[in-house]
Amino acid sequence: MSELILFWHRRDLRISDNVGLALACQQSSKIVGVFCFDPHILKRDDIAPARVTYMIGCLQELQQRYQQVGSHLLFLHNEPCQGIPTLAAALKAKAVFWNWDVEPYSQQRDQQVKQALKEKGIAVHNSWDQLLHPPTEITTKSGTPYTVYTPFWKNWISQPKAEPQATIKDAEPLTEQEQENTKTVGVINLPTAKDLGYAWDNELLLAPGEQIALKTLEEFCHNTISQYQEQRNFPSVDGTSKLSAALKFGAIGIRTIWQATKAVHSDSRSDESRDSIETWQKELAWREFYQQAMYSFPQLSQGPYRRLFKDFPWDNNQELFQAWCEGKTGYPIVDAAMRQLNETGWMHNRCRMIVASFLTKDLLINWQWGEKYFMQKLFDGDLSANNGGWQWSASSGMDPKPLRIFNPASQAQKFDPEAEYIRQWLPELSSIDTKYLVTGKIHQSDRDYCGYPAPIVNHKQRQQEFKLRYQRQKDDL
DNA sequence: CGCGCCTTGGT
DNA sequence: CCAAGGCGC
Ligand SMILES: Cc1cc2nc3c(=O)[nH]c(=O)nc-3n(C[C@H](O)[C@H](O)[C@H](O)COP(=O)(O)OP(=O)(O)OC[C@H]3O[C@@H](n4cnc5c(N)ncnc54)[C@H](O)[C@@H]3O)c2cc1C
Repeated sequence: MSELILFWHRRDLRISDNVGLALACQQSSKIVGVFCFDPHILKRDDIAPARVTYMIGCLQELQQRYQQVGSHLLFLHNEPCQGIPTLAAALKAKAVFWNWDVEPYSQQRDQQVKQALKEKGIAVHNSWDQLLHPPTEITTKSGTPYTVYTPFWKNWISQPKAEPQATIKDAEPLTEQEQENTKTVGVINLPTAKDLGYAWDNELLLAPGEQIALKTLEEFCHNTISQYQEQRNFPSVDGTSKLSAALKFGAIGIRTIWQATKAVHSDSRSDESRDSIETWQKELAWREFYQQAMYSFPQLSQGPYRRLFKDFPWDNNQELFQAWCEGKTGYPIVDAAMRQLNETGWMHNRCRMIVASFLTKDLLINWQWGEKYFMQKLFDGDLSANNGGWQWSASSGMDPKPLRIFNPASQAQKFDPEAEYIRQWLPELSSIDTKYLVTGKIHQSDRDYCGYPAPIVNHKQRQQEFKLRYQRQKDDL
């Protein structure tokens, strides 16, 4: 009988291609998994029911996978720095293993858990798992973290990348005595999202779990990736991978994804498809770019990176914000996107940029309001990617660039020219002519008939107003 | 150091 | 044809 290792899952909800878990398996044949519902996270006011539902679904499958290999996945619902050491001690674990995360809260919490385990004389081993390159590995020539994407990408793509990790095969089960011991230290059954106060009844864009994530990857690489470069821009087209939530919760391993992209790249015949595959790889690099940024500059999570935006004179009008949230701005492309978000917990990337530009540059509302609303709705909501996307859209992010002001009508004209997306999410407008849906200039009688609001702001005026305030802030500095 | 360069656009 | 100021080398 070998000594027990407790493996703490957090955002790596799978048994395949898991760096920390594979390492634990090398050191012992007695591995037990644990997941802790952290009250600090669950009580926050930026939790999306769809996201909790996805996560619970992943945990359910993960528990089955543990059972299939003869082991167990246990659940706690208490303070990790108390719950994890207590459980480890009750199981007489020789060590607790887990994979690091980049978020400021996770790092602080992990240090506390580590300290508490140390005091109990239990060893800790940590790995980096969720990125192809750990957050401090890719640096500029002078050793500082990158703040500009393109040089980061050039460096990142030139580095060799790890192969997928071995999957846990079979593990020694807990003895009856050990199972008995877990009962007094807060082990619970897997709760439902509803139990946690986050009921979600709609379907998820991607069903939870490791198996479906792998199958989705396979189908994406087979059918879709070779046309990604053009198709990804059209929100009415199913042209992206939909793997974001799986990547957020680690239902799929990043090395597995990378291997799949390399395989399809070397099999592909045309320059066009190779370019498409590279474009998708660049998106994976964006994910890593924003995570390494969050790791190195945790202040990003607190607010604008650029000084100019620290006390920017936002209007922060509550009624306008409410209209934006509900998809009642009178700008069809914006409203369609917000309805998609509210109904499905997901929004197409093109539309995330459009609505983010609209909130900040047209409604003059602090981007952090939008950032929080997205976290309350997105099933793939992730601090690094969401904060990065919002700071980029608000022009408050790391490297100063031209103000990015999107014109909703031009965006609709380019990316939803037949108004298919608009009609899908605004069915009340389905009988309106395409050209009016695209320009947003719907006749008042038609609006009244459909119960659709007039535009709540004038894009041209508001965009000028934003530029004016931006200039004033600049002169003040 | 100075110089080339910078995800997704607008008019 | 203007984006905007500074990163990265
Ligand atoms: C304002 C705003 C907020 C965003 N919030 C989030 C968020 O909370 N969580 C999130 O995962 N993505 C976020 N994104 C990025 C992007 O919109 C989503 O990752 C993408 O739409 C998810 O769909 P997909 O998996 O089909 O993407 P694909 O196009 O198939 O991309 C593949 C993967 O690359 C990663 N990725 C793609 N684009 C980005 C990006 N710009 N930044 C970081 N990673 C990226 C994701 O993991 C994604 O699953 C945001 C973008 C914006 C503009």
